[in-house]
Amino acid sequence: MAEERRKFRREGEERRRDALISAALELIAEGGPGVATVRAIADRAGVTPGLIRHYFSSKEELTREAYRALMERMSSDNAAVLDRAADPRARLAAFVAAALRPPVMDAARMGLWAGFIHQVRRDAAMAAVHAETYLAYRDRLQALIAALPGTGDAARQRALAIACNGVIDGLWLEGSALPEAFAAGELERIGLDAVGAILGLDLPAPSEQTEDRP
Amino acid sequence: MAEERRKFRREGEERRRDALISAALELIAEGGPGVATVRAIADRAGVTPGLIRHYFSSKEELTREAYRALMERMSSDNAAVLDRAADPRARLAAFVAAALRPPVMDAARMGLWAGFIHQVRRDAAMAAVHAETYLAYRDRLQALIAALPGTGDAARQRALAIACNGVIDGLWLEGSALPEAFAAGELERIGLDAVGAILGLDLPAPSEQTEDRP
DNA sequence: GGTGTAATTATGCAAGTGTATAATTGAGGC
DNA sequence: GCCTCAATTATACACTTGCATAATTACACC
Repeated sequence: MAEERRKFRREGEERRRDALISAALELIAEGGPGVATVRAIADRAGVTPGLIRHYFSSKEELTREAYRALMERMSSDNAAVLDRAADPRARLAAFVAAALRPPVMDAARMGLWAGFIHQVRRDAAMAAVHAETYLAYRDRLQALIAALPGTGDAARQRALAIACNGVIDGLWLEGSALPEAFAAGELERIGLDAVGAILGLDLPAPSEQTEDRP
Repeated sequence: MAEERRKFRREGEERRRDALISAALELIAEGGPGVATVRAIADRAGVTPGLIRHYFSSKEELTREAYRALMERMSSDNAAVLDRAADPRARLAAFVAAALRPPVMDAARMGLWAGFIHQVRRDAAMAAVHAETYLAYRDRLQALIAALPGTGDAARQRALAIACNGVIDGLWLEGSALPEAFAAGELERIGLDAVGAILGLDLPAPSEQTEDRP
């Protein structure tokens, strides 16, 4: 008997696009851009490779959209963290802590970031998204700092925001790249202390509640 | 007339291996692992692709050796920075500043780092080199901190070293990824101030002398 | 100056890449 | 139930990749 043609279900455009984007992000996170081939992506999304070119004009465009989706998701997750506290110090502490625990501090998230870097450097559209996202993150941090007493003028607040952002990013990097080198919660504590030292105040450890999506 | 066979010069094994390794590192830095094909590497090194398999058992092994060479070079460059000052505070300041100016803080260096990450995650040998290099760097930083007055016991010094390492790595990352977002020397000043705040002391700005190799 | 031999190049190949195009088939409207 | 048409699959193609192997050639040694 001849191998029969594969069965399939028709889906809405948005669902299929989302599935393909998610599949691409998963693969890049796990193995880098090299393993995110059209065949692997289609396989992970449960379709055949031809469908990619039905919903995206090229694989490159799929990647570009995946990056954009990733940045948007990270931004909104990050903004949501701030809603969980009212006191300025507690809000800042939640902001710092969220970056230093899963799912943000995570090997896969870092793999995603690293996997995109070179493409971001060649593609002007992706570079713009990158700069925009980064600066928005830092602006949010700067606003948190400005809400604290005794943080000086705007120029000083900018410098403080850059420094705190550095602490957050650096510890995120270390914890994501070498998780076994740190005890559970260690980097979170260190990050809160360091940011506190830079700003000249004590930051309370936020609750254990972790960032998650519905 | 038929195209004649390419002329060549015989070279010592070490020179050829070095040339191939350098070529691989350049290409990975510029465009990521995807552009570092055997043909591109051989071209950059001024030889033909077959030679790679004459000096390395596979392209993967060339990449592995390239990573090892990179890590060794970074370690020795880093250690050399410390010889330029005697006073503990000046030594620490030099350590921090060196990481936050070229050629360490540089888009190509970051591209190199990002380009290797996924391969480091799959390859146990590369992962070991990575962990070893990172911990050596941090131990060096911790030793610098321990030489300062009032930095507590070993556990506290460890936490301080992790925090300072975070500042350095994070600012390095931001400056390398988005150089146009910062003024010249800005991150260096911010880094020195932040490390100083974490350690509770003032760090003098080191001389403008930059790290370079002969 | 020949001669051996190891370094280097040239050629070929199977597997994998993204993409174009044609062939099918699921599902809603009548 | 049938028809229509877009969603989906299947197939094919040109190109690139890493690697194996055979053919050359530079250069040390006598």
